[in-house]
Amino acid sequence: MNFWLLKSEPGNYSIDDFAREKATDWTGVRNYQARNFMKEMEVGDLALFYHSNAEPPGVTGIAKITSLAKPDRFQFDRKSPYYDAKATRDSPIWFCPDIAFVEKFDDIVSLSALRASAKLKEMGVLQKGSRLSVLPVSKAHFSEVLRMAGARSKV
DNA sequence: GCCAACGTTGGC
DNA sequence: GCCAACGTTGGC
Repeated sequence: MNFWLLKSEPGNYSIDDFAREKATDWTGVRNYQARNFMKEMEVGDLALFYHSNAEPPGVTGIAKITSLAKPDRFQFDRKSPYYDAKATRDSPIWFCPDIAFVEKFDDIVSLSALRASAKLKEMGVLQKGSRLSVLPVSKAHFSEVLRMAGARSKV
């Protein structure tokens, strides 16, 4: 079992939207490295749900991976901002898994709180220049964020 | 294959 | 709104 971090701009799709919908497919990621991480995801993996471009930015909850990565439907949709003219049904370019809502934290674990933690110094999302919207997280870092959040979920 | 120009991300 | 970091594009 692996652990991940998924960024979302709450203006686009927030933890509250996710809590309401219960499940979604993680479409719209258009970065090869992020895509490759999604292809590594397995059913049952857990992910930190992170608000970027938010006030404050930080981890707001937990998601569970419920399918292997499959073709992102918007790459074929000419009207979508995520349309990719180079993608075809026979050879799709972009893939994403289904995810299910697990929990919303009572309080956000803000980016500044993450940065203040000595135990999280090496966490990928905190490294300089890390703009990837999908990142692997170690089990130790994942558990520490859950501890900081007072999460109901345990790992 | 180099690299300048350009676009995007995302914290601040 | 600024801008650093970094990915992508396309001319050569």
